[in-house]
Amino acid sequence: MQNIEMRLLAKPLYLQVRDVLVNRISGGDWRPGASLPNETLLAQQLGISIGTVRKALDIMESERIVTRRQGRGTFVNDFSQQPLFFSNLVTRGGEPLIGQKHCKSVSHGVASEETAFQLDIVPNDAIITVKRVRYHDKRCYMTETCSLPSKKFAHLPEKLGDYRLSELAQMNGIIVGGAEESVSTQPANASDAGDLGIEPNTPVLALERKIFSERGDVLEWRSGRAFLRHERYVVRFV
Amino acid sequence: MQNIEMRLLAKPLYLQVRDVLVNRISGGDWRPGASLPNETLLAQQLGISIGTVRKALDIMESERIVTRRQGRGTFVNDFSQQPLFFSNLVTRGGEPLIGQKHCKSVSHGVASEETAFQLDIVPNDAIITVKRVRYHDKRCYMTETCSLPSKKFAHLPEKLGDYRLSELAQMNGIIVGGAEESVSTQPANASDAGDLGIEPNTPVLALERKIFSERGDVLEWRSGRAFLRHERYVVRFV
DNA sequence: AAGTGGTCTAGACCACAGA
DNA sequence: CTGTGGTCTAGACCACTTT
Repeated sequence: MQNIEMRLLAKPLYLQVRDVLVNRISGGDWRPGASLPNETLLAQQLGISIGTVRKALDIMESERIVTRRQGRGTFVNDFSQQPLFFSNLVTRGGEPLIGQKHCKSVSHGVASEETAFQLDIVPNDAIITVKRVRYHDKRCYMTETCSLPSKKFAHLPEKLGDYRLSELAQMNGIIVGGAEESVSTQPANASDAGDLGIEPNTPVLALERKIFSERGDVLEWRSGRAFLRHERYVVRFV
Repeated sequence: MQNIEMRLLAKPLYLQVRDVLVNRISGGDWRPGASLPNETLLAQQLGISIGTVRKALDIMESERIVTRRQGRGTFVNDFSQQPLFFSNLVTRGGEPLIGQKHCKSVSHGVASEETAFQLDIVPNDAIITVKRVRYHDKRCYMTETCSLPSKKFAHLPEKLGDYRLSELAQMNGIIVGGAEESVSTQPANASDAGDLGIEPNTPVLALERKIFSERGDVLEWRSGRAFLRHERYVVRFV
């Protein structure tokens, strides 16, 4: 398949195949929801064995990039209309909490020292800042300030204030890979209190979250304050 | 390998192999830290192909039951001296927080309605209740009340108050499979306040955690209150 | 009936660790 | 040098879905 010299330096073939397929998906060769060529065909096109293709697809399935269905095919996952896999606020019943977003402001500016550090960019790089609140059962349960590195998002939706990161990433050929959230309890400031309908200094959950791309780049930094009643913050480890 | 009739009803062979190996580990055939027979030998002993054995071991590795090292072998993981994989309290530096446990009380009793519900047993089943506090940097940062179903833990360590669940499970041939934690903010009660060295009603993080075995049984239910300064509660999603 | 992914097998060869 | 897990190949057959 390749020179021996190449093989010694390179990643395993199945990882290379994974990268090739992921890049073709990012590049738009196969849109979200579309089906990939069947495994036999992929193997022929790449000039490798079907077992190696299957191993690459196994990885991509575990990364939530594709879904395989016996008898039907392999499909590119479409997250544009779903919450991302790590939504940790759940309703009393345990379903992911899908609140309604109300945008309070959208601004295009430059990164402060702190924001640049969080987004892993340099100060004064262009960023987009969105402030909004979230409602569920007619109650505002959360305020959030989101920062995005402008450089990664050339294409923006018309109503930027209501963006879903899953949708925004998809529009820009970016695959979401993971997230990290830090939880603490802090007193509500005057602005939070007004939004959440509580007294200032009432303790709320402070949620600081970074979302990463499949390559490890920071896509969004969010600082949120939540005042929960029936909703819960739940984490599962498997 | 088997009758066709058997095959139609059964799980895939590699899952059966996984179950066989897991049961042999639970049963003590291979102790934590020990090495399994090599893949070729396992395949011969089970009368199956090496590829199928490898797929079973792949799963067991992803379940954190074994570790494979090229050139050395496959080893049963030993968690007796480590924190479990889902320790979410981290120091300022980001390392898992390994606090010192100070036991306040150990009692053998029966489950209340609530505890039985949480542990998925019936009320009045025997349980063990351990109350303790945790220190880090000479400061008490957390109080916890842990409930364990007695039935699952026939073997108990001498100093039960200081138990690590990872160790306790291992002693009883149980493999830890996962956990679920619910986070909220609540005011400290008088007892918490005394332990944590804070004023009553100071908001603290309330951590309610269930730990499950690899089979899905509840092994421990813990209700904790944490007052964090430099430590943080962090969750990673991948 | 045709096409897809899923399971299982068999064997060659590579990379790493330790005696 | 020997033994281990890791990679890659090739092919048979099964189970599921759609035509």
